[in-house]
Amino acid sequence: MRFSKLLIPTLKEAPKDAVLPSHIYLVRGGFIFQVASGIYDFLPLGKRVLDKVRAIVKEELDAAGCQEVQLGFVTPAELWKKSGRYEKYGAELLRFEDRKGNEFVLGPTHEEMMVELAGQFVNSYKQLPLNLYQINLKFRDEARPRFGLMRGREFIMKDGYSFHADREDMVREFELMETTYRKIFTRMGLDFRVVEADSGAIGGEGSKEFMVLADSGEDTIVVCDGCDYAANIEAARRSESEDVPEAPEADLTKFHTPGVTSIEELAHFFHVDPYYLLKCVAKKALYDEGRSEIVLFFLRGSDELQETKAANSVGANELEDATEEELEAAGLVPGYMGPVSIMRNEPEEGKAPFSALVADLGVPMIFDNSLKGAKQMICGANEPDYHIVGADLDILNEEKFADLVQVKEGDICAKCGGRLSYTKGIEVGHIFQLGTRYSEPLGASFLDRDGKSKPFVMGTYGIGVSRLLAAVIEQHHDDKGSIWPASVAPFEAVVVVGNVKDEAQLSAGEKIYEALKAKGVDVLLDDRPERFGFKMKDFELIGFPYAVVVGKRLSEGKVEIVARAGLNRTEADTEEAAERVAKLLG
RNA sequence: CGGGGUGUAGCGCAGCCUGGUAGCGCGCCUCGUUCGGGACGAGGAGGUCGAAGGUUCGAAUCCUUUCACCCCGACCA
Repeated sequence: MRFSKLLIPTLKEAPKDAVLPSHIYLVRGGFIFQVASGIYDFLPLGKRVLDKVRAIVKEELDAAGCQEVQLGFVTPAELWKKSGRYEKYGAELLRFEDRKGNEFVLGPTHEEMMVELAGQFVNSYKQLPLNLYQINLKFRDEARPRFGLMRGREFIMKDGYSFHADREDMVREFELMETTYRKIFTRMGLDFRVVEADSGAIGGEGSKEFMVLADSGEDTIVVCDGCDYAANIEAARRSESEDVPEAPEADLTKFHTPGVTSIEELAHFFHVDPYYLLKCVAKKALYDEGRSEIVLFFLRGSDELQETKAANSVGANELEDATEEELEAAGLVPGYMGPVSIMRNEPEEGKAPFSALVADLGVPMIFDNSLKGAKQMICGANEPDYHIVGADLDILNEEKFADLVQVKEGDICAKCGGRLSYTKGIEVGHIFQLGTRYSEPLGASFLDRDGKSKPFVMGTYGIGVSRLLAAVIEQHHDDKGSIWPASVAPFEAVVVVGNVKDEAQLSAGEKIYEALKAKGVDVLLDDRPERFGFKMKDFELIGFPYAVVVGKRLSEGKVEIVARAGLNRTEADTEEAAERVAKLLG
């Protein structure tokens, strides 16, 4: 291709609303153009990169035995009503009617459609397993699209769904997909981590995310410095620390603590490490059909609540902060809520004056695992200005315990004992063990060996294809522009003719260009009547892996080969330039 | 959805406070000079000032409403 004929509208100035390098360089480099919030046109260069990313995804998936299909982007609302997600999916689901008044949605994901498809044509265990995927548009009416291709409303996703006769086979496929995804992202030159993830409302037992490490990532991930453990903060686990602070010593009793409501104030008031304070986080849990209830989550004062874990522990769709009014309406005392009430004992020799009971607050109480058998805790007394000290929580045996804590930096790795720390990641892939979550309600089943009808056991696997363009640049750029890995570069090399009016330069450039093409290199000829510096700036901005510069030393039979990464330049004889570049590209 | 900000030429911006013929830089078109790091000169094209309503002799400018876009947060199978 010739640069002079291609629509590559590079810009000198950054668009004012772009903040991330990937967004800035995709726009400045003439890859994409914003049409509306979260909706972008792909210009020729952007389309080329997109196609290369798609090709890699397709190649690896096909090699793993998956089959590509393409489902309708516009999907009947009826299917969504059948799965129960029509209402549940919320405002992100774009709904509309056709001229006859039939209801449709723009597909934000395609579980329903794909299950329907499999249910239609797969009747026997002999047809299993089956892994179908598509690389297709998705539309989610995001509350806040941002960062260019990073979080669009319209975007391209590869979504795959596998169907199995039993759980074992599904887990086998899940692992196959993990290795396949690793290959895909490695080929794109990405530095990524596979992290344990929250399975969330989609359900299932296993879920892993593929995170491209980048400061601009929207997800916080927890990594271990001692082993390969990595998890999304929403799912990260830790080991209980062994060096616990010294425990206070107090007999069980009620204590006057006027106006002391925060953990910080309490720690100061009692001169006690927050580890021995019982933190109560009150939330309003929201369920299907608008149902909601107040739930109290208890954890150590030294810990923070992880909301996703908390929501999962009660099966809620989401949690909201409970207001003081709502707490009072539920008969609770904000600032002084505790799971324990105390009772005065009959005076008796050798017996403590009080004993503890589980308080009956009339709302669900969930306890973090670290509170199992906790001793000498200080907690709210469920009346204004009083706390209970010296509470031993072994009376809570019958209560519900769950993992509620948000792992902190410096916590101990549950796998190897190393130290955990935070890093940021961009989610480019997510694989789930789905089970029968969709096949059951949608009535998608097959006849098993024993002649009985069973719902498919499913897995689902996603890759954010258009988001990958942004992720690659986030990891591969400098202050001049993008630096594309050859595997996804819009062109693998550009031949820059220093001065097209110099016929010798132009014809030498064309010769090298033809030679590169003959060697199978995806090459662009920059034959624009621009000055040298202008063209070099564009090369750096767009970020082709290599440039062959035909210029002033042509008379001595020399051209330059410039590597975009590092901008190192080497001289080459005109005749051997193509060969050298082809070799560099492998 | 809460908080903040911005809408003036393809892009980046000034003008608005204090109402009076819509400007600058880049880009674009023509000609000439230049030609290894985003050249220079001359000439030119291009704008319902986001939209609607109001105040006024007169509105980019003041008032009201509305829409769009961006940032922080909430949210994000």
